[in-house]
Amino acid sequence: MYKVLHVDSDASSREATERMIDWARLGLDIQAHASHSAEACALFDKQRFSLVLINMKHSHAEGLKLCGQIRQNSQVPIILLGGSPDYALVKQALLYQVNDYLAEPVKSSHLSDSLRNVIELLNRSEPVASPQTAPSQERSKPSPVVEIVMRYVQAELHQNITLKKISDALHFNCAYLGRKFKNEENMSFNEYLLQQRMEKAKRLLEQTDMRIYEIANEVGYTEIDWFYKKFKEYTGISANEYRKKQVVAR
DNA sequence: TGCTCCATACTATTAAGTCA
DNA sequence: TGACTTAATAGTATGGAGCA
Repeated sequence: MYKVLHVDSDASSREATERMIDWARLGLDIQAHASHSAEACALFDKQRFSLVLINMKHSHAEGLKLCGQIRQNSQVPIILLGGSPDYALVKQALLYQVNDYLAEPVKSSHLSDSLRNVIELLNRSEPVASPQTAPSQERSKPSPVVEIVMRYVQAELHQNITLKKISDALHFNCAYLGRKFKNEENMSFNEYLLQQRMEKAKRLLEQTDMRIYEIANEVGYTEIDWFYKKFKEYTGISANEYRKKQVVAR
């Protein structure tokens, strides 16, 4: 069980968030609550947490301030909830290396996806019995700007994301940012975006009963036709066939 | 090394259609 | 009605060349 610290100044919204998810089923345990950053910091000093969940709905500044305080001496995963889609806020959150930024309204599907990503990360960072990673296979850490791009993609997957929008917001040349991304990640920005979208679509097909057009929407496709085409290109089978195969396999 | 410009290749979007 | 295909077009990303 991974221990979670949940920070939210409003008790009713805290309860609502906690009702959204079957935490135990995900392997998470909400160990402590805090209603403001000072209380959260005090708890953080006393106890070790695997994940910090911060609802910044009532004060964006307070939420970001707490991220900064945590980052001074810890790399614990942080998920921010209830922010606005304002790019300046997202950018600041990403600079604090938050693991996810879920803008209002927070849907349970978004939160559970986000939690699954963090759990995957935590599982990977757990000590393994026989570490086999050869030094030549180790990937160097991406530069801050590439990391911002990747985190933005993960956080805003359901939106219409383009490299142009991101590069404009970061005041980088689009061509330069695209090349820098490819140099560091060994895949183009579009390949990365497609990979993230398709993996999420596969998860939703496997784990939910959502209609295909709803899933297409959820992973950022406004046109279902285009989603069909890309999904088949990526997996080799149509979305429907993929779901049927998963049901048979279960 | 970090960045921009520009031509072109590629991708996303849209519309129109078929099939079950 | 939902799932899926195809083709045309507009917009975007990429890569070569070059500048500071």
